Amino acid sequence: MSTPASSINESNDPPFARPTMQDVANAAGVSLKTVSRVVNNEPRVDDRTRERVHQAIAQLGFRRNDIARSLRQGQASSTIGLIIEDIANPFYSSIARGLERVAQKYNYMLIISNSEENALRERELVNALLSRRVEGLCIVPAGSDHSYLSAELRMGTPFIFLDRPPMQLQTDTIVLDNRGGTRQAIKHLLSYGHRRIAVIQGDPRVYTGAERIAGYYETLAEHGIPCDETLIYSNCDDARQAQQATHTLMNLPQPPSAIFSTSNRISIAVLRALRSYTFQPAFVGFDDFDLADMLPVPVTVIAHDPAEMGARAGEILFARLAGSNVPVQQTIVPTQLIVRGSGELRPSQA
Amino acid sequence: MSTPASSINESNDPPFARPTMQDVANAAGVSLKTVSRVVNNEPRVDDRTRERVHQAIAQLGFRRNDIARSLRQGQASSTIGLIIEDIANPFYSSIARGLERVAQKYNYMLIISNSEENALRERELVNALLSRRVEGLCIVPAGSDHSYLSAELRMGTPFIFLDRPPMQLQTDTIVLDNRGGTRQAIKHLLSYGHRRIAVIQGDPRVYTGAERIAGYYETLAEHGIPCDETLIYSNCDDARQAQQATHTLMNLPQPPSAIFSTSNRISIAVLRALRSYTFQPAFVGFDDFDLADMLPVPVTVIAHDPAEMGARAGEILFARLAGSNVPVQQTIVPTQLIVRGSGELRPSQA
DNA sequence: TTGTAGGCGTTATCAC
DNA sequence: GTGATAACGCCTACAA
Repeated sequence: MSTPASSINESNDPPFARPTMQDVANAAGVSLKTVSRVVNNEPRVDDRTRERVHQAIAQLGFRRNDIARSLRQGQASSTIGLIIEDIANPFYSSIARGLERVAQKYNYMLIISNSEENALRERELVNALLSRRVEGLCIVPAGSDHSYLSAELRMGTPFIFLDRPPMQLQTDTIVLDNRGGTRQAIKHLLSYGHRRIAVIQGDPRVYTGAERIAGYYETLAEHGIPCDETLIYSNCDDARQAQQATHTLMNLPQPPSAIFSTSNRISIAVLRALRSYTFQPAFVGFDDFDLADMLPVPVTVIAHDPAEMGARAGEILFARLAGSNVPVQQTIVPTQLIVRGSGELRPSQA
Repeated sequence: MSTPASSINESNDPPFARPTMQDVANAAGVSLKTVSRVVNNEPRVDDRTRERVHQAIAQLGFRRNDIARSLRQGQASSTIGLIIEDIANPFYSSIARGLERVAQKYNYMLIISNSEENALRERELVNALLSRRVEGLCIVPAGSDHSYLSAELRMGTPFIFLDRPPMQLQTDTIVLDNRGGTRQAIKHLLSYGHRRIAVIQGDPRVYTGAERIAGYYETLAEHGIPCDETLIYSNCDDARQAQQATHTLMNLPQPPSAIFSTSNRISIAVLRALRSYTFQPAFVGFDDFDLADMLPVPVTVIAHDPAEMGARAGEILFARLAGSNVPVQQTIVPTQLIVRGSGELRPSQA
C-alpha cells in the first residue's frame, strides 16, 4: 500500500518502504541538502538541526544509498573484485584473506567469484564485476587470452594477475617462484643420492605447471642426469589419476627412488596411494598443506605464502588506484623448502 | 584532457573516458533510448539499427553501468552478502562456496566479508553491505544482539543466520545438530567402555559451544556417569591453550581414557600434543578435517557438510527474495559419526 | 547555517 | 521502430 502505483498489492510486499533523504528531510522539517550534510558529517550544521535530523534518521531507519552516492560521485564504488578458481581450495581462500585484509585497510569491500577454471565463466564474471563498477580486479586467470581487457585497462581500471600471468595483455602480475621452488626440491632429492626421480604433475600447459616441469628438466640437465620420461605423469590433478600414476610407478620393474608432486592436492593423493607399499620412496611436494608434519612420515614440501600473495596484489592495486604510474611490474614470491622427513629418505639400492 | 573541467590534469588520468549510452547513441546516430533497447535485448528494434549500435558499442568499449541501472530499477542490485569470521578457515570457505553456487544459479554476485569474530566489525560490515543495497544477507554472527536489524527486516531485506541463531531477532536460521553430534560422540566412547572422558572446548558461552557441552553433560547424566569437572577445559580455541590443556590432562594422576574435542582446530592441536605420549587415549573430535584418515591413528570425528549449510541458506534467501512468506524457519543440519580408529581405542585399565 | 538547481547513467512512460 | 522527458537517490556548485 505504501508503494504508490506498484502492481496489485501482493500480501508479501514490505510494510515499510525504504526512506530516502527526502523523507528524512520532510520528517525533520529541513531540506534534503541539510540531511545530506548531517549524514556525511559535514561541518556547518547547527547542532540543534543536526540533532533533529539524527532523530528523524533513527526513527525512519534511514540508511544512505551508496549506489546512488557512487553514481553521483563518479566511479567511487569502493569495491574491488577477486576472481579465483574455487574459494574452498585453501590456496585461494588464503589469497582472498590476504587481499581482504588490505581492502579492509582502505575501507573497500571485496567481491569474490569462482571461475571454476572455466575461461568463459571467467570472462562473464569479469564483465559482471566491471559492470558493477568495481574499481579494480585481481584475477587468477583460467582463460588464455586477456586482450579483451585492454580497453578497460586503458580506461584506468587496474588489473592484477595472480599466480599466472595474463596472455596478450600487459599488466601487473604476482607469481610464485615456480621454477626456483622446483629446482630446490629436485636438488634436495639429488643431494640425498636420488637419480630416478618421478614427477606426478597436473597440466603441463598451464603456466605454473610448465614452469615447474621446466625446473625439473633444467635441474636434471645441470647435474648431467639423463631424464627418463617413463617417470613423468601428467594431468593428475584429479585424485584418482594421481593415485593411479603412483601405483603404476611403484609397480615398474625399477621403481623411482623418489617422487616429486607439483601440487598439494596431488601430494595428498600420492601419499594416500603410497600407504599400501612397504618400500617408501622419498617424497617432496610443491605447496605446503595442513598436517603435513603429522603424517606417519612427515612431509617435506616447497612452501610459500598465499596470503602474502593476496596482500601484495592488494597493495599494488591500491597504489594504482591512488594514481601510481610506475611501469607494469612482475612480482615473484619466493618459495621455501621445509624439511620434515619424507624428502630425506635415501635410495635403498644406492 | 578528455575530462572537461576536472582538476589540473595530472599525467596519470585515463586517456580514454568511460563511454555512456549517450556516447554510443551519438556514435551510432540514434537516441539514447535506442541504445538502451539494444543493450537490454528489447524486441522492437530494426536489425540494421541494432547492428549499428552494436558496432558503436564495440568500438567505444561501452559497458552498461549496473550502478545506474539498479538505482533506476529500485533495489535490484543482484548482489547478496555473506559475513563470516574468516574465509581462510575451511569451515567458512566451504559455506561460502555452497552459497556462491546458489547465488550463481540465480545470477547474483556474492560479497564476502570477514568479521574476525568482532561484534562491532560485524555490525559495521552489515551496515556497509546494506548501504550498498545487497538484497539479502547471510550472517555467521559474532555479536550478541541483532535487534538493530529489525527495522531492515521489516523493510523486506531477508537475513539468514548460519551456524548460530540471532539474538533478539526472529529470522531464518541454519545450525548444525551440535547437541546431537556431541551425544553421538560421547555415546560412542561410552560404548567402548570409557568412563573418564575429558573435553577440550572453546568458549562455552558461544551458542555452538554451549550446545556441545550440554550434549556432553546430558549424555553422561543419562548413563548415570558422574561428571568430573577436572576433565573439562574451556577457552582452548587457541592452539597453545589446547595443547597446554592436553598436557595437563595427560599428567593427571589418573588421566582420562578418552578425549573429546569440540572443533577441528582444537582437535589438531590436541593430536599434536598427544604425539609425545606413548599411552594414547581414545579421541573423537567435532568437525571433520582433511587428512584425518591419514594420521598414524586415523581420527574418528563428528562430520557435517558446511557447503550444504551455505547452499541451504542460499535457497532460503532466494525463496524470501522471491516473496516467500512462510514462517521463520530453523533448519538443523545433521551430523555424522565417522569411525576411523582413534575413537575405538579401549581404556587400558578397564 | 541552510536551501535550490542540476546532473551522475540508466530505465519507464508515453508520444511520434 | 524510435525518441523526448522524467524519474531513481544522492552529491556538487552555487546562491541566499
